[in-house]
This record gives sequence, C-alpha cells and structure tokens, in this order.
Amino acid sequence: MTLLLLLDDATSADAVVMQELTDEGALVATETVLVANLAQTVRDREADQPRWVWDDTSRRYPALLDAGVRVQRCHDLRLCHAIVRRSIYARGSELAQGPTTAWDGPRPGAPEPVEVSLFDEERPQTLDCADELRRQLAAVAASDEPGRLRLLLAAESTGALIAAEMNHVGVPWSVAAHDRILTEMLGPRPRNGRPAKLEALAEEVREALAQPNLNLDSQQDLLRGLRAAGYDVESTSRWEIKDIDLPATEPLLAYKKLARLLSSNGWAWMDTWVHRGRFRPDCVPGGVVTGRWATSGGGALQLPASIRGAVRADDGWKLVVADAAQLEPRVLAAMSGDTAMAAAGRHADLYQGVVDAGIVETRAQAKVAMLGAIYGATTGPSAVLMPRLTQGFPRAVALVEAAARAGERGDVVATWLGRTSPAPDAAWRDALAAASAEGAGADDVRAARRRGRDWGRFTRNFVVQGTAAEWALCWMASLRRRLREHDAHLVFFLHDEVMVHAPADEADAVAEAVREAALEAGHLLFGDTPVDFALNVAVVDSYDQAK
DNA sequence: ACCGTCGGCGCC
DNA sequence: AAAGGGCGCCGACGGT
Repeated sequence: MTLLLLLDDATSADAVVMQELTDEGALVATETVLVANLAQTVRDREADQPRWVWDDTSRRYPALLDAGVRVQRCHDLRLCHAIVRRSIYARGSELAQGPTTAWDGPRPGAPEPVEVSLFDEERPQTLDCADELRRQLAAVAASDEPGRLRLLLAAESTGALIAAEMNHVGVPWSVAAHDRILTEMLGPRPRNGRPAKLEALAEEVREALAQPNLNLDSQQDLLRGLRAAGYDVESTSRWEIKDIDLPATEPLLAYKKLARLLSSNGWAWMDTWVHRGRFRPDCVPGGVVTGRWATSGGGALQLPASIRGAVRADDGWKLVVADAAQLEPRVLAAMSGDTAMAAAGRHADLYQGVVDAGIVETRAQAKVAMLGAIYGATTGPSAVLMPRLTQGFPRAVALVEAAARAGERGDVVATWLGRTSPAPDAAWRDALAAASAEGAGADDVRAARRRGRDWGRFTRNFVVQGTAAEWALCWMASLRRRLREHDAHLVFFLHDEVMVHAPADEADAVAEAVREAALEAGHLLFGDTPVDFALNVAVVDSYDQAK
C-alpha cells in the first residue's frame, strides 16, 4: 500500500509537502502542493487508495472535509505515538525508550499548559513526521504482537477520521422540539430569573422546611437547612435524600432534577451549541486513557434521556440507532476465552443467559454481579455474588482479578490489542515505599493499601473498558466502510452505541450494515470466538424512540 | 474579575 | 472500618 505523508512546507505557508513512502517509510518521491490545490490533489490521489500519514487528523482533515473531500485511510502520528510509546508489546523499541519529545505533548490547539520558554532552542523541536513514522513502523514490526498493534493503530486512526467527519456533519437537532421539551418540564423560557415550574418547586421546598429564605442552589445553605428541619443527612446528594420520607423530599428531588436540566441542557446550552439544525460537539478520539473517546464542549457524552427527543432526523431521513448489548461482559468473555460465559453470551440478553446457566436467580443479580466483577465492587450485594460468579466463570473472573493484582503492585496492564495503562505516578510509588519501609506507621500502611486497591480497580476496569473501546472502534470503522455505498453519515458515537443519519429508503440497508459491521468487529478482534456481540438496532425519527 | 477545586449528577 | 471503573459540565465557593 502506498503511504502519502502530508507535512508543512518549511519555506512557505501557502504550500504543503507531499511525500510518497514505502511500507517501511522510505522516501520514494516528494512534491510540493499549493494549499489552494491540496483538496483536489488529495481527491485525485485517493483513487489509488493510499494511506494518508499526517501529524494530526484534527489539524489536517477538517479543511479537506470543508472542500468536500473524504479519505478512506490514514495514520495519525500523534495518536499512534501515544499508543506505541506506552504499549507493553513494544517496550524495547527506540520509540518507547527514547526521551520525551513534542510527540508526547498535548493535542495542538489545546490550551497550552506550560509557559513558552524565552529561549528559542528550548522550544519543542519541529515535528519530524517521516522520522516519527519510521520509528513507529519499526517499533510495531519488532514488537511481540505486530498484528494486534497494526489493527489498533488502524482502528485508532480511522476513529480520528470518523471523529472529524462527525464534527463536520453534526447531530441533527430540532430546536423546536428541544424548546417544547424544556417548556413542558420547566415552564416557558423566562426573560430573566428562574422558569415558573422551577420557582414553584423551590417555594414548595422552602415551605416544607419552614425556611422562607433558603437558597436551594447553595449546597452549604441547603445542608444547613435540611439539618435544621430535622433531616439527618451528611450531604445534599440525591442518593442520601431520596430515602427520607418527609414533605420536602419529593419537591426537593424534583427541583434538583429540573435545575440540572436547565443548567446543563437548557436554553442557554441550545443557544451555544446548536446552529442551523445541528449540534456540534467536539469529539476527541483517544481522549480517555482507556481508549474511549472524550468530547470537549457541549457535554455530548451526557445527553440526558429527557432531551433526546430533540435529536430528530431531517424530513425524508431516518436515524439508525444501534447499541451493543452488555458489551463489556461479552468482551470479557471473549478475551478470557471463558466458554461458559461465552455460552451465556449467546443469549441475546447476556444477563438472562447467566440466570439460565444457574449462576444466579434473577437478571438483576446477574447484572450487578457482572458489573461488580468488572468495576471491582468489594462490598454490598455485588460482592456477595462474586463467589458464584467465580465458580461459574472462572477464567473470566481470573482475568480481571489478575489485572487488579497487577495494578495493586504498580504494574501496567494492557488491552487485547495492546493499549497499555499508564504507570502510577510518583506519589503513588512514594506511598508504597513509605509503607514498606522500616518502621512504617499504621497510617502509612493503611494509606498504601487504599492506594493499591484504588489503582487495582482502575487496572481491572482498564483491560475490559479498553478492549470494549477497541471493539467499538472496529465496529465503527467497518460500518464507515460499508456506508460508502450509501448517502448516509455516522453522526454520533457513545462508547457502545452509534447513530447514523440516513435517507429513509436506505435506512433498512444501513441497519443491516450496522449488524454486519458488528460481526466483522468480533472476528477482527477475536477470530472465531464463540461470543456473539448482540445489538439493539432501531430505525427511528428521533433519538428518544430508540430502546 | 479571575482561577482552581469540589460537590453533585448526567452518560456509558 | 470501609472498600464501584471511566468521563464532562455546572454552579458555588474560597482564594488572590
């Protein structure tokens, strides 16, 4: 496959350099392209199905999209650097062992955390893309698992393309529907002050507590007020208040719910984030240590169920919404090779499969036990069920337990494809050292144990959450390729869920493509695993109609 | 006026 | 004795 590297022209801001490279990154040909002609050049070259190599997809690709050009494949040097440098599979490589470079820095365009030095020679060196690519390719080729790393780098890079494309097209959003929802729940949009229903609830709470001046938006004020009225609470949080049976409870919970809606996704949010019928969050691939995406701005990963009715397909279009059912348990079953758990996962509802296998009595128990195993619950109903889970699914439980033990020791762990957890920081190591030193105090020992357990829960979850993120990336990449045959766009992605905006007469075909892509993702990652990756797929007019 | 931290809560 | 992973965002708060 041809690699085409795009980089800045050191001599001109109006031009870029395009280098043709071999699979190993050796230079074949160089040409200079005027920025004004770049989109057309990329469009022409795309016919050969090259892999475009560049420093940063979020920097290079948006302009191409604006010009109406899409590319099939890329290699995002910044994202791939982060993976390769840390991966246990490429530990011995030059790239992993070398000093920190500008490639380890934050995303360009992100807020600059460090002050720029006054001395030019101390500034980060200009990024040498060709050299970096060769180091990455060499590190992967010499690694313990070149196949897995290659798949991971390709998936991560395609994720970067998809994120840029999603940022480009936006989520179809009906301001009218959003306003109807807000008006229904809160009362009409006020010119100033609080919406009527919110104010009425606040008044109700103040009356029930017999405190006419209470400011509900101040935690301190509210905590004092609750205590003065006889509520024995430690905080003002929902989980603590909800079980108390007093007149103020119900209106207070209702107030909290609505106040949250207003501040997070109210009219101000709508004015800020929705323009010309599209919500444009800034998707950040690789933004989470586990490999999940993050978003910056708009809170796109937390769209509350109550306003999902505002996500509406255009006239004549549909939303194809699909989510993977119990993705993390299925991923755990596949990566641990636990055949009993995989058998439970052949049920469309894995939790019901666990019940049918006789491990627990109810679906609710199955769910809490499974999530407890993945998150590291050590108390409560979840912990009580752990012995039964261990007996029923020994290999799956052993995998997460091993990851937890590794974290407790301060070791790193890796996902199925080799994304590797960060090492604990200096404070963590210091605490561990202090506890094992001669004459360590009981407090030191306790503190170190707690840190150890905390980090163990992180690494336990890392291997499963991170591998689930890899499955999801492969799913999306496969789906994106299949969507080339349609006039349809991926518009939203949420960990284990995708949304495609599709012409109505293509929606069923798109739904089928979504299912085929899930099958392909399972095989790409795990070969002929017995685990089924079940989906819920819905073709709807608005997001609230899914599920 | 601005900035960082924290409680609280939305999503998976 | 207590012991649930990963995020982003908002307003309040306390400091300067």
